[in-house]
Amino acid sequence: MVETRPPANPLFLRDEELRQGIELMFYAYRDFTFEADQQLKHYKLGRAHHRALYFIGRHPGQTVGHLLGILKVTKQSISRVLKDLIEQEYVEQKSGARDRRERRLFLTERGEKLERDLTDRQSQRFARAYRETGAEAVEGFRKVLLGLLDPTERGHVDKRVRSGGR
Amino acid sequence: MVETRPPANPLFLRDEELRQGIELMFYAYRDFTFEADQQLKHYKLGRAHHRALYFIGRHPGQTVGHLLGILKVTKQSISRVLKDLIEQEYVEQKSGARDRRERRLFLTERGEKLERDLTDRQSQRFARAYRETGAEAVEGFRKVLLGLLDPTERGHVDKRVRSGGR
DNA sequence: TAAATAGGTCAGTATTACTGACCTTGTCAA
DNA sequence: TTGACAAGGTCAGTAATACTGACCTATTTA
Repeated sequence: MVETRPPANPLFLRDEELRQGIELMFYAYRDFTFEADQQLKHYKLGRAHHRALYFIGRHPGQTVGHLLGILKVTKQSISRVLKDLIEQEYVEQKSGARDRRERRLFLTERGEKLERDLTDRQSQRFARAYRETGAEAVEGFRKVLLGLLDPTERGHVDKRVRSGGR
Repeated sequence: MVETRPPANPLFLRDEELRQGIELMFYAYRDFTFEADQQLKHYKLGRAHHRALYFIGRHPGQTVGHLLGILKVTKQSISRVLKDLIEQEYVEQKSGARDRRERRLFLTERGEKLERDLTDRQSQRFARAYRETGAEAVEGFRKVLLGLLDPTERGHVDKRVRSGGR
C-alpha cells in the first residue's frame, strides 16, 4: 500500500478530500443505522417507525405537522407509521388546547421504553466514537454536520438540537 | 428560548450530547441525499444507482463482490441496479484476467459524466461546509465518522478511503 | 360566512431490499 | 480428472418506504 502520490495538486487534493468526506458519511451512516434496523425486526417495525418514535420522544407534545417538517416526508407516509405506533400503544395523541385541529404527539411509557431500547445502541456507538476522538474532534464533527445542512434548515436545526428538543 | 438549564449533571449532559450527535447526523444525511435524489429523477434512476455508480467510479475494475461488501446489500439487489446501468451504458464489465468468473466493473465515459453530474452538488455541499468550518473541524469530523464505524469495518474503510479508491 | 389550515384517507405506483432456491461458469486441489 | 467450492446471476415472492393526486372533516380565523 505504500504509494508515491503525485506532487501537491490543489485541485486534485480538493476533490479527493471532498470525496473522502462523502464516503465516510456513507459508511458511517450505513453502520449507524444497521444495528437499530436489526432490533426493529424483533418488533416488526421499520426504520421509519424508529425515526418517528425518536423525534416524538425528543419533542413531546409537538404536532404532526412539526414532525413532517423534521422528517421531510409526506403526510401519507407519516400517517401510516403513526397509525401503527398508536395502535400498538407506543404513541398517544391529544388534540391541541388552543387549536383543536392539531394532534399533539407523546410517547407512552411503553413507547419511551422502546425508544430507549432502540436508541441506546446508537448512543453507545456515538459514546465510543466521542471517547476515542476527544472533545475537540467532536466539536469539529458537529460544526461540519451543521455546515452540511441546507442553509435554510440550519437555523431551525441548530435551535432544535441545542435546546435539547424542547 | 432563554432557559435555565439544570445544574451540571454529567449523565444528563452525556445523553444529551449523544442525542445531539444522532440528530445532526440524521439532518445532515437527509439534506445531503436530497439534492442528488432530485437529480436522479431526471434520469429515471434511484439512489441505489447513484451509490453503485459512485463506488464503481471510485474503485474502477473491482468485482461485483467487492461492491457488495461496500454497499452491504444482497446480490439480488445489486444485480438489478447493475443491469440497469449496463443496459443504459453507464457501466461496462470485463471478466477478470486471472479469474474469469469475476466481472470487473468500470464506468463508461457516459457513466463518468453522469457520476460527476450527480456527485458534483454533494461535493459542493461538502466544500461549503469545509470552507465554513476550517481544517481543524474537518479533521475532527473525519475522525468521529471513522469512530462511528463498526470496529471490524474501520480498517477496510480507512484504507479504502485514504488510498483514494485504488 | 368563506377561506384557509391541520390532519386524515383512498387509490395507485415506484423503488429498494429482503429470503430462498437454483443455475452456470470457472478454479483448484485431491 | 473429478468434485468441492467460489463468483455471479436469476426466478419467485414479499415487505417497507415513499411518492402523486384527489378528496374529506373539523376547526380556526379574517
